[in-house]
Amino acid sequence: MSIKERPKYKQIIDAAVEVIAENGFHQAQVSKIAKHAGVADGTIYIYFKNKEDILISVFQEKMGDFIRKIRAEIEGKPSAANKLSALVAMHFNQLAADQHLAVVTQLELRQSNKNIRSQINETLKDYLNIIDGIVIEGKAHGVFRETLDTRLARQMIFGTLDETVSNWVMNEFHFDLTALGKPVSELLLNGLTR
Amino acid sequence: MSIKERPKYKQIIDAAVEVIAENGFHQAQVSKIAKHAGVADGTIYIYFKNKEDILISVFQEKMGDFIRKIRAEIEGKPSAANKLSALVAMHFNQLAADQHLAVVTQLELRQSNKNIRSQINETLKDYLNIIDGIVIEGKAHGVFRETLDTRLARQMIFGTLDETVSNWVMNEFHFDLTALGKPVSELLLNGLTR
Amino acid sequence: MSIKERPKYKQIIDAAVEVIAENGFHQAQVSKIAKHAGVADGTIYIYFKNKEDILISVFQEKMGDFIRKIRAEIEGKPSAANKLSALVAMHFNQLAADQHLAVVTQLELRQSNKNIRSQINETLKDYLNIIDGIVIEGKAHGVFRETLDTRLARQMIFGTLDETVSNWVMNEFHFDLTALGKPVSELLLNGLTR
Amino acid sequence: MSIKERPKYKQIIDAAVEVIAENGFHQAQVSKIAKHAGVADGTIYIYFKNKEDILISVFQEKMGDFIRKIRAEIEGKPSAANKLSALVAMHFNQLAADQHLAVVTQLELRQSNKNIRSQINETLKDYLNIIDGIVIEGKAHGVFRETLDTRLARQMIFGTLDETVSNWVMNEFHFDLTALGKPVSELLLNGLTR
DNA sequence: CATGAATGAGAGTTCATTCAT
DNA sequence: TATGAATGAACTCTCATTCAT
Repeated sequence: MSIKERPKYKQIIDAAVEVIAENGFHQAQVSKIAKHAGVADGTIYIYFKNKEDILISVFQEKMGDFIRKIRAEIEGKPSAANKLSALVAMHFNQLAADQHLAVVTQLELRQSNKNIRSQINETLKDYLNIIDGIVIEGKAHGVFRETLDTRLARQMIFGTLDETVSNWVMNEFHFDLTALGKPVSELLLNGLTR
Repeated sequence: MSIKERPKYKQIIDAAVEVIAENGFHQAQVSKIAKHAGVADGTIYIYFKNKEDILISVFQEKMGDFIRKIRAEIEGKPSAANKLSALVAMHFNQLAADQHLAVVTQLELRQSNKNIRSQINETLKDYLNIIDGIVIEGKAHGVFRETLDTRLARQMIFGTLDETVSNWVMNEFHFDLTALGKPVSELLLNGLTR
Repeated sequence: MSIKERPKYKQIIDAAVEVIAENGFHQAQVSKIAKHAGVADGTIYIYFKNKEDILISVFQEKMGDFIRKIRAEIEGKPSAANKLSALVAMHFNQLAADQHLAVVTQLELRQSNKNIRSQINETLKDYLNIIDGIVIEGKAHGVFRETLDTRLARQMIFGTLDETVSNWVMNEFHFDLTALGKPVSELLLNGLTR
Repeated sequence: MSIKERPKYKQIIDAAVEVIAENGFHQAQVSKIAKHAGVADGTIYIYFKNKEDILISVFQEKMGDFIRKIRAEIEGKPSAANKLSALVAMHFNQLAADQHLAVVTQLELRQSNKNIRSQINETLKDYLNIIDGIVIEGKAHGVFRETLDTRLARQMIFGTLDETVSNWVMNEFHFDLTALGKPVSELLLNGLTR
């Protein structure tokens, strides 16, 4: 059995998310994560190379799920517009359903150093590629303007979603993120369609 | 003469920007900033309460300039659309003209702890208010859709700009940020106008 | 096994006494104590909350022994006068037998800050209570004058002992402290008895 | 005019006593004393060699007065017993009349380093000599026991007074120190007389 | 004489990582 | 595999003292 499939691997990942969400990035010591996961400090180092590796793995594991679900959802959608709406909805819904994860990815993990963040960006590329795919498809099928620069469009889409979720987290969840799916989709589509 | 007007105050602020840009947030020790500014370590503490205070002041001073220039530029513009275009152009141009500052505000200062970031967000509000003002004016004058949610529109605008600059910084300035002013303005206006 | 029973706990306490005695309170750095104890700097902080905690613990541990031995010695003595003589003798003998400890308690630890000294005074109360007990017993059994104010008597007894030991330490041990047991007892008893 | 007679000299001495009494020894920075005395930091160093010199001078100046008054008071007294009673009364009365001074000499100045304290002890010798004189006179005139060891007697007298005042200070002046003059004199005389 | 801005040495504490058991 | 005691490098901040004005 691969090390990533053994129960303690996931225990540690989940403990890391909770500890970071509850204590903040700078107060998430390895020993605290270990205690939360119910293992000894040293055990962490059987499953992870070092602390950076835990944080990167947290993002990869959670982002993997996140992307998988979005991909599954948009797969059968008939048009780029439908796909974009589905992506926006899933983006908001998934984070609304797991506030701890939202805090960790939107606020805490961004306090990490260059190295971790560059690994995180690497992982994020899969998601940005999905967005790019939708934009390209939209342009090809004549739904979006042909003159649209794909990268700019993607930056607008991702930037808007990310800024919205960050606002929601920093406002301590005091508004209904899920409800924003529809208006944000419409706003973005308005900017993209011909 | 107020302490903020004495020459060493600005020397230290500028030294901090350079040291952080060149070494990264976590490698920007007070002693390094002092040496770069040409003062003794202890002198730092005549001008700043502590290290946090330096970092917050860096953001406030630089953001103050940033906002002042944008405000001056958009003041006379005839329509909300013109104002938005000017804001986008100024946002990109100012950061393109000072890559150190761009690195510090887009990457490094975001690694700071909760307290510093909440002070930074406070400072940022002035800028978000300018954007809100443009959106409200646009809606009032019938240039933007009346149904537009101001907060969502602001999130789209700021999110797009921020994501674009971050991309530029993380790509190590390998594309021409200034040149993106026009297409980004158009993209955003397309999403906002009726 | 409780942390106070593990060998390194006592090693560090003893190292602290020696380092303070040899270098003085203000030159007793944590790293010096650690090196003297044969442990790493960080190990100190497994056993003690901070530097203050080391100093307070030094006093408590050593004073604990000090008091325990005196209590055992005077327990079986038939009269308050005998008890007082035994206490004086033990007080002098114990400190004469451990000059390092005498320096630390009489001179160095008194340079500590308010917080440490108030903790030290707390610990000292056990000893003052023993003295009070002897005075009370002496008055009850008609050996000491009934009109004696217990607190004043205790202040005379403890003040005399403390001043004598301090003199001995400050004269760099150039007279025989043990030999003073008898005359000091007699002097005090002369002042207390009817 | 000698430097010690110029007004700022005494201003600084008095400021030091107040600052130490109110803030504690470790919080009595030179700059705080300067501000309290209404002079610039640098001015301190015109009147005193360094910080140690201030502290030693505080003790010398105040102790000088203290001793002068006691000496004047006991001069005319007919017997050693009267002299001792007068000394005890004056010791308590003077400190009771100046709580700041009491705090500084009994608690705060004792936190100073070896060097300062050895200078303080030097100054104190004048006072101990007065006590010795009384003891010697008492023995010569047959009022005190001839077998009395002068040094021990002095240690008992000074130790008792010092411990009593320290208790008073540490109990935050909650009992009437002046009232203790009579019982303490009697207690001591009881121990000394034949 | 007086000022006060500037200096710079010095130490307590944290925590990721290791390794003997 | 799992443990957890032990390690030790690294950095902010204070404050007595100086000296140009």
